[in-house]
Amino acid sequence: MQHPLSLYNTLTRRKDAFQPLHAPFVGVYLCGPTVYSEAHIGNARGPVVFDVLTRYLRYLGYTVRYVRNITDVGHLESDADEGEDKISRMARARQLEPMQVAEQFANLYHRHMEVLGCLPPDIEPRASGHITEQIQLIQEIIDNGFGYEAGGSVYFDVPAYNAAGRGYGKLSNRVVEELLAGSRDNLAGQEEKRSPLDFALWKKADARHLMRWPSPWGEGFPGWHLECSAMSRKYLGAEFDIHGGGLDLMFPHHECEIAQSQASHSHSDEARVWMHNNMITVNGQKMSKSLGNFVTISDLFRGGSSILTQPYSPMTARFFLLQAHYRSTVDVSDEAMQAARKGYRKLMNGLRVLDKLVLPEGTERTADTAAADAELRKLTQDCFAGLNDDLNTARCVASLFNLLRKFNGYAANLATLAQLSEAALTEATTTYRALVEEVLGLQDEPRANVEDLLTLTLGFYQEAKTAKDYGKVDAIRAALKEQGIVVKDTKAGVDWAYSEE
RNA sequence: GGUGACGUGACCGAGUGGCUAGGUAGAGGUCUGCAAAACCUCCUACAGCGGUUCGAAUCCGCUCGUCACCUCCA
Repeated sequence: MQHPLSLYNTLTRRKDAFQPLHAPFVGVYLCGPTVYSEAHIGNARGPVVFDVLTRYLRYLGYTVRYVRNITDVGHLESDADEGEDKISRMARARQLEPMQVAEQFANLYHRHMEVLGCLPPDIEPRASGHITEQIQLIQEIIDNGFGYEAGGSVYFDVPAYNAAGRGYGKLSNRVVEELLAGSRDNLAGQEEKRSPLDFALWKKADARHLMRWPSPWGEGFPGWHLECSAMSRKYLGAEFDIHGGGLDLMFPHHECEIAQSQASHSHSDEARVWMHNNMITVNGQKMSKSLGNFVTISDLFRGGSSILTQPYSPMTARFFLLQAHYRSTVDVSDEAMQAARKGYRKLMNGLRVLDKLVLPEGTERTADTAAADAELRKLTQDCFAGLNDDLNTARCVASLFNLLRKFNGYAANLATLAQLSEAALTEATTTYRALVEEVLGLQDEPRANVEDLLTLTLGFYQEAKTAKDYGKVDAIRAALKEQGIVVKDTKAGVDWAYSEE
C-alpha cells in the first residue's frame, strides 16, 4: 500500500507521511456535536473534512473504522452557573425529557449530515451510553495519582501530572506556569480545586440537575472531556491513528483528552496524528454561537438569514467548504456561495461529459499518442498531488477543473480524441468520476422539477393530438409509460396519473 | 498580558525561492435562429519598508492591519 499521503500533525507541528499503526486498518475519531441546539454551518466543516479524509483513506485501500461521538451529556454551560449542563437547561426550558432534546437534535443532525453527503460514521457512540466506561477511566486516573475527589466531584490534578513530566500543554503549545499566571480565579467551584488548571472528571449533581448517574463519588455526571477519551479507547484502542476536531477544541478539550489518556492505564496520546480544521468566518470573524454571527444549516438550505440572503443547496455548501484547505479559515458570504454554486454545477456538468467522450466510428486513432497521453496523465496525477499534500482539497478541485477543461475540449470535437490512447482517456475519466463522487463526495443534485417537466410534455402531447399526429401521440404515451406515468385524456383536458401496474 | 495564525488581483481561494493554481465576476472572439453551455484570448496580485539571494508572494527583520486560543464553542 504505497502512497505519499502526508498529514499535518498538530502534536508535532509537522507534515508527515501517514503510517497506520496496524495497516491496512485505520482508526479515526472525530469530536462530534453536542446535541443541545441546532448545528450551524461552522459545525459542518469538521464532519465534511473528515468525511473526505475517511473516503480518501478507503479509496487508497485502507479499512477504516470511523468513530464520531454524540455528546448528549456533561458539557457545562459555564463554571459560573450552578453546574447545569446545556441539555438539562434546554430540557427544563422546553419542559422535555433531556433525552428527548438530545434525540431531536441528533436526528436533525443526521438528516443534515446525510444531505451534505457525509457518510455515517461506523460507530456513533453517545456519552450517556458510556457512563460506566467513563467512571472506570476516572478510577484509573485516581489510582495513578492524577485525580482527587473533593465534595462529591473528582478533578484532574494538572500540576501533579505535569510534575510527572507528562507535558500538560504539549498539544496546544502551552506552558503550565503561564497558564497559571493568566488564569482567572473568580470562578465558581474553584474552591474545590487544588489548582485553577485542574478540570472536572466528575461533577456532583445538585438537586436541580436533571441528568445524573450514580458513581463511587455520589450522584453526578461526567466532566467535559472524559467521554472522548473513554469512547475512543473503547472502540479504537488505547492508541489509534487519527483524532480530529475543530481548532477551537485544541485547548482545553483535546489537551485534557491527552492528559486523561496519559494518566489512565492507556498511557498514550490517544492518537498518533491530531488534526484540526480551521473555522468558518463571517467578515473575517469566527462564526460562533456566542457571537451570534451564525447561519444554522436549516437556514442555509432555506435562505433568508442576515448573513446569507439566498438559499444554497447542500452540495453547494459542501463544494464551498472543499474549495478551501481545511487548515485555513474560509469566509462565507453570498458572493462566495454564488461562486461556489456555479463551480459546483460546472463540476457536475463535467460528470455528464465523461460518457460522451467516445471516438466517433470510422475515425482512425493516431499512431503515436504519447504526447497527448502524457499531457492528460499529468493533469490526472495532479489531482492526487493536492489530496496527498495534507488533504488539500482546494488544489484537488483546481486540478479537476484543469482536467475538465481538457474533457470539454475533446467533447467539443470528438474527432480530436484520436490523439489519445484509450487507456489514458479511461484513466482520466475514471479518476475524475472517482474523485468527484467517491472521494470529494459531490453528487449530482437534480434541479429540474419533475412535475413541471411533465406539464411541459403534456403540452406537446396536446399539440400533437390537435394536429392529429398520432405517431407522436403514441410515442409520448409510451415514453411516459416507461417512467410509470399514464396520460389521461379527459373531457376537462389532458391529465396524468401514476401507473398502477 | 501569554501563545499562535494571517494579510494574494472585483470576490472567494491555492501556492514546496526561479516554471500562468483554480472558481466566480469583467472584456473580446469561436460556435449559434436566439440563448445557454463549451472552447480560445485578455485584464486587475502578492499590506508597507528594509535585508538575504543571480533570483522572493514564498526566507529574515521592522512597521501597519486583521484574526484565533487562553471561558462553552467545529
